[in-house]
Amino acid sequence: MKRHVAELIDKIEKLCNEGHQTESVSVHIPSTYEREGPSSHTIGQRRTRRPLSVDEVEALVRTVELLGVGRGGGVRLSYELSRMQTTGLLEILKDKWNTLVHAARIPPERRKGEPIPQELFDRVLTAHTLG
DNA sequence: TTTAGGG
DNA sequence: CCCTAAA
Repeated sequence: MKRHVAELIDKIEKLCNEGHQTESVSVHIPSTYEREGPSSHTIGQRRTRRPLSVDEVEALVRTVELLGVGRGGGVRLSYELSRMQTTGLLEILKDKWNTLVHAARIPPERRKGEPIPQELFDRVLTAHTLG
């Protein structure tokens, strides 16, 4: 796992564990959307397909494990931290999580997870922004 | 406009 | 990836 990902996980864990001290979380999750790589290709007349990078998947999985999915969950956080502006990546991350869940045969009960309090989510993002 | 799921 | 009912 890349350093910045481990760094992100570590900081989020602290925040989750009531580490109220406003620690700065400054981690940039590279998004391949920022670079039209060779791995990208067009599907018919549709948009360019862009496989998620290993880092993106790792960040997605870890954040979802820690924050759950759905509103203010890991999917959203992964998205926000990737600094994307369109809804494109969010959809991709959501779909990726779904495929991972099926591939891992995760029981339905554990797919949802508890959405984190908006307060915590905001704190994580704020820390990131200020960092 | 964003969320959440099916297509 | 796309489409879209609901919120």
